[in-house]
Amino acid sequence: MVQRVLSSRGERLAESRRNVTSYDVARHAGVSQSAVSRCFKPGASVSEKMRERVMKSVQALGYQPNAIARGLITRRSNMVAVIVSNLNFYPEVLSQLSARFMQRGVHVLLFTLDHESDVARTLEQVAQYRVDGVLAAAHLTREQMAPFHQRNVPLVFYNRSYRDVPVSSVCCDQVQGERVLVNLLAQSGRHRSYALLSGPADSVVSMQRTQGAIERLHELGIRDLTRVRGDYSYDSGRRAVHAIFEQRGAMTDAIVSANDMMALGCLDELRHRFELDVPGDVSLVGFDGVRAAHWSSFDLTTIRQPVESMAEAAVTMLLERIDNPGLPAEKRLFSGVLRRGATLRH
Amino acid sequence: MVQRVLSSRGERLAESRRNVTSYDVARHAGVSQSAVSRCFKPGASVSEKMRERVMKSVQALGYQPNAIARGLITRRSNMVAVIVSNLNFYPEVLSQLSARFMQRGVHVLLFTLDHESDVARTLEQVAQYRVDGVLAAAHLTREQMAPFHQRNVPLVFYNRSYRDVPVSSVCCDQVQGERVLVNLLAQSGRHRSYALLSGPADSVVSMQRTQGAIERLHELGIRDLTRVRGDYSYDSGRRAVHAIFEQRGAMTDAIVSANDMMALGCLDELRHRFELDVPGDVSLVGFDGVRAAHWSSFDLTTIRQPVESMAEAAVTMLLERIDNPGLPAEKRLFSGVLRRGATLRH
DNA sequence: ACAAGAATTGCATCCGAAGTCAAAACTTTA
DNA sequence: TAAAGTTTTGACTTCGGATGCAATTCTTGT
Repeated sequence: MVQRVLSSRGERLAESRRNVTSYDVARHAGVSQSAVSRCFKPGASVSEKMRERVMKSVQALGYQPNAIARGLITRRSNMVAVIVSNLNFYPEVLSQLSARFMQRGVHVLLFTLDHESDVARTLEQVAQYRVDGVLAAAHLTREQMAPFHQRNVPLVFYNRSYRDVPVSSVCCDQVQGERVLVNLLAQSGRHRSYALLSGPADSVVSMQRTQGAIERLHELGIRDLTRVRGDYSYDSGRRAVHAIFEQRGAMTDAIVSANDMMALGCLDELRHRFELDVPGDVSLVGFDGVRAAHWSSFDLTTIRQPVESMAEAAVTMLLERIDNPGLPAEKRLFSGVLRRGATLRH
Repeated sequence: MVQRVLSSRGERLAESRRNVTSYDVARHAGVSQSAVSRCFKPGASVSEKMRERVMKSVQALGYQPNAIARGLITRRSNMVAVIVSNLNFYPEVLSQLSARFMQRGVHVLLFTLDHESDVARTLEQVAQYRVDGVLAAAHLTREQMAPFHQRNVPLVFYNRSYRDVPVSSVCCDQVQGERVLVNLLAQSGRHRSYALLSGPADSVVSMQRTQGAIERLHELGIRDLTRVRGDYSYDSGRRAVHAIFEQRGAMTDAIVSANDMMALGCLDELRHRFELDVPGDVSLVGFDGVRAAHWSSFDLTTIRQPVESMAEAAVTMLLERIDNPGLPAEKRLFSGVLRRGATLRH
């Protein structure tokens, strides 16, 4: 008896808790479920009278179509996976991507990778959610991309390009950017000893930037370089200065950093620890164009990546390929924009 | 005839393109679909032999369970919505939240809001995706939260607390933090004229911080304050210095900023534009404990929000409430951690 | 070796919306 | 006004996996 009451209460609760479905709306409006469904499909064949009637019931019941159910039948989740390697460096990119996807009615399933995360497991998850496309601002191996190609899930890389793999990407021209910076340093003709500060060993971007710089320096006949490695962080920039000076004494008077964060670390360490003048004693260039590079304490000379254009391009490319799976892979390369700061002697 | 051929080709194509389903695996392994399904449910009743047999077929066919379909039947999407107002201020929070959710097998559907975005439409989308819970680091009105309560979707706020609404939140104690900072300023006994730099008018956090500071200053008998308003950005911090000095000449020798970014803007403007010494001429405190505050160019005195603990708490609270919808709303308040920098005279 | 009990397995149904197709309702034309 | 054409509508099936329950197989004890 008691049990009966409880279970009936339970049922009622469950009933009231259940989300409103298109059937509920249909019953309320005295029409078929198909009719309700059609009212939510733009361009469907529905009379004005029907639409009004259904919408009245929709309002009355607070109906929200279930995107999950829709996704199942249409095989379109309207979600894309955005995979970023590390949020801390470069929040603007994610912010840009997210805003642009949202604006076009596409939802972002966010996946972050760090060194401890299990990439394979993460990609498995991406696959299981049947996202319509993947935007990766992280490094993936060929094997890791393969499943997406097999399943015809469009994949666009942000700032990672794979020379020999036909996969779409949007990149900033790292090599050209570095060449511009090196030219600028060399033009002044005043630097005796260059140091190159690279990023993590596994970063392709860092490799490209460093290679670009070395290449141009070699062309200019400068072969004697100090080379140190950081991890893209401010602190590693500070430490790098010590490493550089240990290798060369205080000879070094030009530092080319693979990104802005490390450059800022260098700058602070040079000024506050070594009490050197930048640009008086040492010239310094970075890469990225992060906000802080513009701050008056730093005023760093750097190459700004055109984040807005790049994000727009990446989003567009991905959505185009979702709508039209036949499109071939495409690599788009944007030039960075030189920002002349005050960290360069001339 | 031609048509026949085409359509059969089309079918074959569609067939090959179709994702592998549990039925395909079942057929391949010569078992029932339920058996396949059970092999993916931890703790289900499956014999070792069956599991092996199924998993062999799973491997052979490259089967990935469809999370969308699963979500439909279980009414659990295993996704939470994370709503952030603006990524640019405070990327660490999102990074922390994302990592912690992922670690627990929960997926993040990201929604970003800015001033131009249509909050109502965004929340509608959140509802349509039937997320299991919502983590909001953005301001929502009571009306905007209501649908989630009605549908029993757990909602946890990050750094927004609603005094009179029984909704869960994880916050940093803004008021207490500001009081600590003001105490510190006052202790030195050397400041004649205080300025308060608040954040955007619609930011509750800014309001709390500013109120906290004013309250304590009043208690200490300091009632004569310059008050200006910024928008949390570095640039608005720079502009604020001009506004302050316009109101008071250069009398002001203590600035309490509602966040670190603006404080850094102030600092740079004071030093480089006004050529004042901080802390010699002016003392300055911020709030947040952003990375840049630690940089040696700034070394800002501030209150660090314990982001790790707060993120952990928020994630835990949300997931607990998803598993156990009966749990009451709870507000957790973390104390900020004073970071003594070198922007305070004593 | 056999009955009773426990562990596995398969059948059938369900989740909630969308699409197909034929029936119904409405228009137009002769 | 009937026939032909057009637009709307609804019944039914589908997407892909989970689950209650009955049927089956495997254990165990005697």
